[in-house]
Amino acid sequence: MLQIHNSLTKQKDIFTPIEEGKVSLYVCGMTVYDLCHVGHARVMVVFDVVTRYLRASGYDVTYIRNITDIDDKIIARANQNGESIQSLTERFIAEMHQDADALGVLRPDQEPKATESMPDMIAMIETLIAKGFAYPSDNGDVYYDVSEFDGYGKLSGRNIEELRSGERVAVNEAKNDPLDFVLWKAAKPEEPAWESPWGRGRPGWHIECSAMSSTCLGEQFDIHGGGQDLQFPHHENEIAQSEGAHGCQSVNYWMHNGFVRIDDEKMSKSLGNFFTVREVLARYSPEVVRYFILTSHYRSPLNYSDESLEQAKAALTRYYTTLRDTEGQEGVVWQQDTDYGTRFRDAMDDDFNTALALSVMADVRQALNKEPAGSMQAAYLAGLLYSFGDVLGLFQQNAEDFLLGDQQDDLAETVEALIEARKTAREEKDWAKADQVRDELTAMGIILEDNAGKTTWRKA
RNA sequence: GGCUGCGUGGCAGAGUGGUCAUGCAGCGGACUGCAACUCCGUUAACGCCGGUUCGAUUCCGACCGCAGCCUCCA
Repeated sequence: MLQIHNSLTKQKDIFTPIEEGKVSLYVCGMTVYDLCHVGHARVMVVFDVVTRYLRASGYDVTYIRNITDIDDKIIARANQNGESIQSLTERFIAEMHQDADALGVLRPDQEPKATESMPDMIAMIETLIAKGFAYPSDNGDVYYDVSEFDGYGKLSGRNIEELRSGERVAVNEAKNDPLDFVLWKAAKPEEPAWESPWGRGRPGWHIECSAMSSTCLGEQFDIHGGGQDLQFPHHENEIAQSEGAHGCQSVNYWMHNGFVRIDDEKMSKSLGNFFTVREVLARYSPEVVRYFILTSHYRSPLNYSDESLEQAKAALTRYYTTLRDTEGQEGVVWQQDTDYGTRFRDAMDDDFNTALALSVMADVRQALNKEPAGSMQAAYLAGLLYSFGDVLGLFQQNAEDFLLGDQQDDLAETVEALIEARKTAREEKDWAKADQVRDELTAMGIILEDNAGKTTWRKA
């Protein structure tokens, strides 16, 4: 039975979908003004695995991940670059897709954009004003009146008084209360703007997600995900908006993933201590990055370091080394395996404990290595590994391709020729020559493996 | 300052009131011409101080340390 740690209740809750057999999932996506970094990769991979696992568990999942394509940073960046907002956002949406695809992240069912959801947002703001949760101000902005919403603070575990005492923002004269947040911003002359009942302007960030999630999934849906940093104020505000407008609980399960850190400090754009997905993929193959992300529980912090990536690479290499030698049996489904399959399910059912699930996979690998090559059981276990891999997004590539890496032109030919030369030397028992050839290959970053009279190679 | 959460072996990282995590690395052995791969064996941990308990790394409390949020942020 699946249990999910719910940020709203601050405990693991048994997952019961609104509609039997179906799951509606909404995740806050990227603001597209720059390349994705490893922190973004974590969100994408984590919720990709959540989606894959829910589907593997028999649920019909509708997965929505929005795109914020209008916002202060986007406007600033476009101006800075001297390019149009649309050109900037289209460019970075394409880059984001490239990164996501590279990481094996399946596309969400829908990726609604803020700029294409204006009527929904405006309608929602009108409803909020009509119900007394929001007020237009003299300067053309519209604000949410936090004091009108009783549950404000229930997600982030704060109350309004605490928030006031911790207030660090300069008071904005247009607001009735410093805690009130903007739903609609009046446009400055040079800024892009949309027509609204309150004049030309653009939406605040928080209203986007409330409008897009309810448009795509309805007034109530099952799971809402995002990074921990969005819990307050973004998700708190989303609750205030959605529940204020609809008068019912909007989300049943809130999931927040932990941060990626560098040297025990949060990786973020504002701190400038980030690696882009592009940079990391230049050094490590995508599944190594996925494996690294899945080695820790999604709610724990994940410290990024070369050593961790190297460890992930070493671990994944062992799997692929095993899989290279064994053809997986077709049609093996882990759900039908009463030993490893059950343990895997138990791990994943426990709030998506991927670290524990990986240890089950390690046991399968070891069992497989003990089986005689070519045996039925070996083929079965290999098939089982592939089946687990489909849930975690691992073993999606050919073992040979993973182990040999990206081929440079005629590298393979050169290597094969040297292996042949070494083979000859070995047959002549000219060990010095054989070792010299191997050293040469080692210097090229090639590791040899002599197995069953056959020599295979891989990249270091 | 307020609110969350965390502190596990050399590293990464699960988990549990009393008996096994797992991976990387290390050590010993098998295999190998030697290696690599693989297998077998093996070392080693639960921040500190109290309390509850027959027994606590696991529960409770204090303390120390760290991180996140309170402002844009995945």
